[in-house]
Amino acid sequence: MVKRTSFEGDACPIARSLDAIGDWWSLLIIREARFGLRRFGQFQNKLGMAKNILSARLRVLVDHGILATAPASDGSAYQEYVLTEKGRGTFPILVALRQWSEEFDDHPEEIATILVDREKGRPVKKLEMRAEDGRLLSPADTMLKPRPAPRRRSAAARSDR
Amino acid sequence: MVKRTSFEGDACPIARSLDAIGDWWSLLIIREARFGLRRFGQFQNKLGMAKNILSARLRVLVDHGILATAPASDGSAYQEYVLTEKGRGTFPILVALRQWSEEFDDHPEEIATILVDREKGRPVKKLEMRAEDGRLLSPADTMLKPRPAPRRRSAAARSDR
DNA sequence: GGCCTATGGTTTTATGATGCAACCACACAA
DNA sequence: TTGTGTGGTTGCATCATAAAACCATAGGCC
Repeated sequence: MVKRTSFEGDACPIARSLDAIGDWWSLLIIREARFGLRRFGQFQNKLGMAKNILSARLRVLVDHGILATAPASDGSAYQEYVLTEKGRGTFPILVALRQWSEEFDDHPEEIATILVDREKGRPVKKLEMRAEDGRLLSPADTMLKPRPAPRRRSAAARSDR
Repeated sequence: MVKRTSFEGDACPIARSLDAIGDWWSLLIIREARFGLRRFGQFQNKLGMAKNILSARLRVLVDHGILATAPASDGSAYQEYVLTEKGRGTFPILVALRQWSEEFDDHPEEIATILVDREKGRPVKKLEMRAEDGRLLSPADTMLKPRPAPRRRSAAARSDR
């Protein structure tokens, strides 16, 4: 099969997320949904993407439990697409992407918006990774550990990362 | 043209990062590079991807300044691919993806590894977003502000997010 | 040197995904 | 009833991806 090599069975959590939202449009749709867009036409308008692939993406996102369809709020018999808890949980991913762009983009002056603390109106700090006890961790302070086997079932399978 | 709609000119920082690393393989290549892989064959072996597209991806990543080619360390006249500072800067993105998977995946028991604090061996906390003054921020505590115009040049252009 | 194998790719070819335009279905208003 | 706007689906041309074959170079061995 020449298939798009799904990472669904992969043991690596990064591959698994990419399987759900690792394509060109999904994260942008989620971004707009975070801004309150709900209707097919709103997404299509804002993102300027082809309607058929928007349709396909929405369906996949609903299948993955990232969006849910609601029976329309304004009376009209159409659907609305709203973020689920899982969908809202992508927020740190979006922030990480944004901050990476802000820090390393070759033309940061072209970036139109900055993410600020609503109360003070000041830019937020870079995402921080901390240990359980609160110590700030750098990448080098971390490592990967094999998952403690979930009780029996000899975990010999794919030892992928 | 039917082209892959590049987001390069877009004003949204998320779209801009997706333009560089938003495809199926790039982040996985970066992940492996973080683990110390450097050679073409190592990537090909570990990721099991077709050699031609590995070749293409590596080239794009080098073009974007995420990887750099080094003239081989073991004598052989081949190249090695090492992460640049920009490449290492993707770490929070990888962590965010990993944590999203850990939290929302339908089959979290299939995830093989956990990210731990090297010193204590305990799982790291979820990524935290803080204000300049150190307050912990939830998504709702943040908002987007238009970028303060970088001195002259009437910023009327694409007011995309 | 001649032969084998490993490494690091490029080329070829088939198929899936994307983008655009056209079309259909439904609701609502004039 | 005709029009108009919304919410999609269908067809088709083009692009990207995947798999395998092919090529080039280097090193080991005789």
